[in-house]
Amino acid sequence: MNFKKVPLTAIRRLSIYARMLAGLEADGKQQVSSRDLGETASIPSTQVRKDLAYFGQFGKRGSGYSVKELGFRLRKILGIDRAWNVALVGAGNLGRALFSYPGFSKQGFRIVAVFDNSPGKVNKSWKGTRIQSIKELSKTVREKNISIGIVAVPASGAQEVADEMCKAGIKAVLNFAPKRLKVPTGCMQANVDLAIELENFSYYLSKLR
Amino acid sequence: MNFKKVPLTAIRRLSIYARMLAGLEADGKQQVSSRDLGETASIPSTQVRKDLAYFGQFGKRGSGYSVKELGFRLRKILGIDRAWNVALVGAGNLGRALFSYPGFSKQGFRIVAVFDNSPGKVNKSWKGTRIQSIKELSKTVREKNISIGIVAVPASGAQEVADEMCKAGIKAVLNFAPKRLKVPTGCMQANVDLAIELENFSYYLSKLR
DNA sequence: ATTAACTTGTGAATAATTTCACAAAGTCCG
DNA sequence: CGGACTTTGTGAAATTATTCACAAGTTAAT
Ligand SMILES: NC(=O)c1ccc[n+]([C@@H]2O[C@H](COP(=O)([O-])OP(=O)(O)OC[C@H]3O[C@@H](n4cnc5c(N)ncnc54)[C@H](O)[C@@H]3O)[C@@H](O)[C@H]2O)c1
Ligand SMILES: NC(=O)c1ccc[n+]([C@@H]2O[C@H](COP(=O)([O-])OP(=O)(O)OC[C@H]3O[C@@H](n4cnc5c(N)ncnc54)[C@H](O)[C@@H]3O)[C@@H](O)[C@H]2O)c1
Repeated sequence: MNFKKVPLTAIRRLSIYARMLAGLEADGKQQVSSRDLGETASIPSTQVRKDLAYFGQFGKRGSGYSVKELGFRLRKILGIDRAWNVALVGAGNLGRALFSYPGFSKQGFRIVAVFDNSPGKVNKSWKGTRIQSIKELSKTVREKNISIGIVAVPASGAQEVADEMCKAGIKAVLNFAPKRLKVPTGCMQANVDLAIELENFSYYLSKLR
Repeated sequence: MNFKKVPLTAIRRLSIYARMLAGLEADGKQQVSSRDLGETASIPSTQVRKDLAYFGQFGKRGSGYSVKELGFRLRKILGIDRAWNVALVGAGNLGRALFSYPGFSKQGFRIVAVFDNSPGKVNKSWKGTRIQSIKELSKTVREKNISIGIVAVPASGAQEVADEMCKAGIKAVLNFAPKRLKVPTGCMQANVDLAIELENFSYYLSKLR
């Protein structure tokens, strides 16, 4: 096993492998090689093996990896062998789409509370989930053991919401607002920033002509 | 100027600087230092300067960068000094949120066509935009000079849609389906993969206890 | 005019990550 | 069994990206 620090990027690829394995398992496949695992995502087999080697020796020379065994191990490593409770703040267009998306809970990420600060939204219900006032965040985070927060409010309110989340004990913030947030150490942050993706496109598109 | 290849990551940071500059300009600020520019995004000033140096010398020693001038130059570099036409495929929950989001067109990315393959959706209208059959994609891409495509269909149909897009002449595909796509060389791809973000969280969360 | 304080731009050093190369082990088949 | 083929795991090398260190230009105050 490789005891060096695990590259940040390796963890993200582990998610890709895990998803791939779930598909293979559903198809009844028993064995898979590092080449097959990386193929559809264009990840070289040697990268796949390096990534896995950070966590152990899961394969068998000559035949590859057991789909079932490796899937199990990866889910364990990624911490998705259990459910995680998620708070959504911002009951707008995006929040609604995220809330009603069944993919999350299927993966074990359950949006167990929704918050907003607009009087027009608070106390309305979405499929039986009451939209709570942002003031109730702290209490609810503790009560429902919420560790992940999703920020789906306009940029102007995003930092404030993230601050509240971290103060309430949320340890990981997924931010959709087009704004970089500051979070205290001990709190993780990830940004889904469509402007960056699109501008990355336009940069390269501009160079084509 | 630095003629070495521009790191992929530098381009993404350029977007962050450009957004920051837009804010500063709106606030009436005239000058900004590399330190200020990176600060809110926790990017070291030396990284900011390196990133900018790939494209020229925009600053003035002692006083920093002109907000207006640098903003202009970055928008030019990023290709956002013009509008880009975007096709959205998948008129579901997510597609609807994306379509109705005013932030895109404000940034110059205009969703000028929406496609779906469900008879229940095709020929319905969203705010005056007719949802077209996916069969019309190729024609419309040519007619409306569309260079960017957004995939917002279930994973099962995502590859097929991406294939259509690339065949139709779309050069950049932004994929929201939880599935890695294969695109031909000459076509760019970016993935917004919430499962990866969340599983990245759960990996680190699991290690906390 | 001099000094102190800033700030940029950039080569060099460092760090992080990916790719290569290959030994060792397992499989398959006649 | 023996030989051809497959596949893993892993140091070493190569590549890519970040950070350091500092010369050189700029500003501002007295
Ligand atoms: N809709 C999209 O497709 C899309 C795409 C990319 C990014 N985003 C970003 O996601 C965020 C949400 O977008 P949206 O389209 O859902 O916006 P929206 O305006 O539809 O909804 C925002 C919601 O947040 C609530 N809110 C505002 N400030 C709040 C606060 N301080 N505390 C609690 N609630 C607050 C509002 O009441 C509203 O219900 C925005 O930052 C937007 O830029 C959205
Ligand atoms: N909704 C979310 O918040 C969310 C979050 C993360 C990821 N996603 C992903 O985004 C994608 C869309 O999600 P959604 O919630 O909007 O799903 P949805 O089921 O609401 O909508 C999907 C739409 O795509 C259409 N469609 C299906 N196959 C098609 C094809 N081959 N060609 C054209 N149109 C086709 C369907 O008719 C439907 O209108 C999915 O891949 C989903 O996993 C969604």
